[in-house]
This record gives sequence, structure tokens and C-alpha cells, in this order.
Amino acid sequence: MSEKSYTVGRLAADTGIKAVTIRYYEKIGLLPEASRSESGYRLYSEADYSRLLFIRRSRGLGFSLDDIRELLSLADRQQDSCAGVEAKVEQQLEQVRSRLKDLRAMEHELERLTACCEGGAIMDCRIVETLSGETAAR
Amino acid sequence: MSEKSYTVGRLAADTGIKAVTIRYYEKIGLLPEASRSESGYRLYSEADYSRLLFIRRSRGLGFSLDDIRELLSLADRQQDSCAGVEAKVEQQLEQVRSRLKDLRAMEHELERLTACCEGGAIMDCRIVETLSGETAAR
DNA sequence: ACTAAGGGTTATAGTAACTATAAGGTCAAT
DNA sequence: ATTGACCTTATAGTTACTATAACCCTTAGT
Repeated sequence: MSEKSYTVGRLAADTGIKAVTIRYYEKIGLLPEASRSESGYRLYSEADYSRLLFIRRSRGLGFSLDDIRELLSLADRQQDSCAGVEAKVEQQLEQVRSRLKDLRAMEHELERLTACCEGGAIMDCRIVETLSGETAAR
Repeated sequence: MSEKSYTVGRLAADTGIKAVTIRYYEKIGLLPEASRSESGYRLYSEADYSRLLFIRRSRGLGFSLDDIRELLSLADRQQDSCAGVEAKVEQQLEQVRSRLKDLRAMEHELERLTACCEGGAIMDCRIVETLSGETAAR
């Protein structure tokens, strides 16, 4: 019945989250305080490992650490409805889409700029001209 | 031949960049130090106004303030080739595209998640399940 | 037993691009 | 003279880390 445990470095290697970051997550209360070895090393359990994976996957979806804190606490109440979780996912989806919209606009504008430069001197450069003046381009 | 000048608040209203931000730009050397009225108020010229518009437009394309610092110094050398500027624009375009790629992946994954939830309890929630376990989903 | 490499520990400061707060001075109008 | 809207400075907070310093622990090799 020996629970296997990980050191912070081991956990880092296994999850792809750096040791410093893991300690940081603990400090801000995203991970519970780890138990310690006799010499003071942090020791992590399987549960910690799972929690960290949850965090990593959520980060990969663009959730903020605050959002993740909420997600985790929602996920912890096994009996409750998952409506809260779904709401958060949808909210995140909207944020991502809004960010996508902005970035696509930037992409188009940048493409337009690269297209209009013909490689002369700055004083004739349409790029610089566009950036400088022309209050248009909303 | 009276040069008209703006106070920081006027400049803010005209450019859509907040007064605090304008002062901040001055502090980090993105804008030259403004001249002052007798009572110590900052006074801005048309040139400052243009420079600020340049900054705003560049920010709108996603350039970092450091990039903008470089862009400005490139743009200031009227005689030089605009190759440097073009390079920066292309580099920025690549960054934007890479960010777009990431965000599109997030969008798809989030869509997938919203689709799979059928509104039961957390313990049956496919979203939570997906976030928790399933090391797959690269 | 000694030592060196490669872990681990803490605390503090730095990053980007602002935003917020406090505590005060100035200007125009009533 | 006083109000309200402006201006000034300095300092701290934000997000999610990263970097640095200065030190302790473990393990393998000599």
C-alpha cells in the first residue's frame, strides 16, 4: 500500500510544468501545500499529479489561473451540476473568438502593409506613411 | 506662426490614448520629454501628436513597445532604406499568424468540449473528465 | 571519508504594458 | 472664495511567470 510520491523535479518532468512554476502554483493556492520529506523536500501524490495535469490542460485552452481556480473548485463538487463548468467553457470560447477576430484584423492589415512596400527609402515608404498618418484604417 | 500645443488630457482625448499612458510612454522614452508650461503642465506639439498616432497604430497591429521604439527610430532616418521596417512588419505578421494558429486550436478544442456536455452532475461531466484525465489531446 | 554534480529550499526582483491609488498643485467659472 | 475638473508626482498592483542569489540535501565516484 505504498503511495508513490514525486519530488517537484520529477513532477515537473512528468507534467511538462517547470518546478518553479509548480512551487508558484502552490504559493498562490492553486495546488495544496505539498507534504514534506524529512529533509524538507516537497512530496507529491498521484492526486497532485492529476490536479497539475488539469491545470496544464486548462492553461492550454487559454484559461487564466483565476479561471482555473474556479474550475477546480467546481470540479471538486462531484454531486453538483456541471452547468458552472459549461458556462466557463463557453465564456472562454467567446473570449478566444474575440481575440481571434482582433488577430485576424491585424493579420490582414499587416499583409496589406507588406504588399505595399517596394523597398525604397524611408521617406517614400508606404508602410511608414501608413503608420504615421492616415487616421483612417479602423 | 503660433504653434498650437496640447495638454496631456487634450492629447489623450484626441488620440484615444489615456493621459497616464502618455506619461508612461514619456517615462520609458517612447515619447520625448514634453516641454512644460509655467506651472509645470506638459505641453505637446503636433509632432508629439503624430508620434503618438504612430504608436497607437503600431500597437493596433500588435507590435510591442520595444518593437515600436525600433520602428520609430527606423522611421526617423528618412534617407535610409526601409528594409528594416519591412522586415519588422513581416516578423510581426509571422508572430500574429503563430498566435492565430494557437488560438484556432483552442477554439476547436473548446467547441468540442461544449458539444460533449449534456448537463448532468460533475461526476458524469465529460468536460471535467476531459480536462482531468486523458493525457491525449495534444 | 571527501568531493562534486545535480537535485532541493527560500526570498527577492524583474518582465510587459499598463491600471489604481494617494496626496497634492492649477485653472476657469461661479 | 470655492468648486470641479484638470494637472503633478510617486508608489504599488496586475498576470503568469522567469531570473537570481545563497544556501541545504542526496548520491555517485575516488
